[in-house]
Amino acid sequence: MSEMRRGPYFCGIDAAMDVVAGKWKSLILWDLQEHGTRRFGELRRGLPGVSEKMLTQQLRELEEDGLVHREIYRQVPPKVEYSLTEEGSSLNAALESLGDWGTERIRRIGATKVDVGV
Amino acid sequence: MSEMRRGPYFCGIDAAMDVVAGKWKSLILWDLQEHGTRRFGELRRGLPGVSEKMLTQQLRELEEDGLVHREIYRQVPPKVEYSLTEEGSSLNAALESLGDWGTERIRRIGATKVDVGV
DNA sequence: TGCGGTACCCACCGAAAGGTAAGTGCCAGG
DNA sequence: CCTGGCACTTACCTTTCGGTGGGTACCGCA
Repeated sequence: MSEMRRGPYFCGIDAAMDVVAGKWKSLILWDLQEHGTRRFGELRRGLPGVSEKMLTQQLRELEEDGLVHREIYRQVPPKVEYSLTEEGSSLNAALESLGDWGTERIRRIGATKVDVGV
Repeated sequence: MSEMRRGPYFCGIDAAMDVVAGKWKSLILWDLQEHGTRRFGELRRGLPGVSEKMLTQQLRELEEDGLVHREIYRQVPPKVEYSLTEEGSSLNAALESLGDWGTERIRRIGATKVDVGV
């Protein structure tokens, strides 16, 4: 069930937003960029507050949209590794200036930041 | 009711997305960038499919967040003009690379585009 | 007199997004 | 034997988002 989202779109931003929208998606992309490859549990611990359901759901959608690669190791206990595809990594690059703008804004309005720890 | 959104945020992208999320916001920003200043009705006609309720709502939120300026002319019939603030215009600039990425993606996946006319 | 244009507001409703809590199968460690 | 960790799935519920259709006050035009 559920295919890759395909528009129709008004413009490029519209299409990009469609793919990034979702409470955790940009955060997942970010985490994957920083760590290269991550297991499910690592991602979960890296995104404080995310539920398992939400994390799998968002990961599935990112996978369907071709931004994230999912590698399953047939072992017991299960092991699954997530990483960015080329398209995902180029999206991340395109998000950089937006991230800078957001950081500036946080400073400007004095918003609080969630401490992610390490 | 309803104040400027203030986080807490995980990172800059998070903060930026918070402000741009909403079905019409990036489109409004785009339209305002292209035309400089627009009246309510002009915006409505420029965004095919938007309802009046949605348009006012999104404009109010953009205004609260300091991205859009609202100039009221006390006339009959009423006249209201919307334009980008400096912050709104810098956000638009930060969205450019994301827009390019989206345009590329539309091409790649062969998504259909909504014709906005002129 | 009545209609259309201006820029809205309001109540209501259905759909979609997101949260909570539980269950799954298997194994290692205490 | 019981618990915890792995990577999920499922059912259910609440909250938010967005759409529909009405009303407002005023004026100009026919």
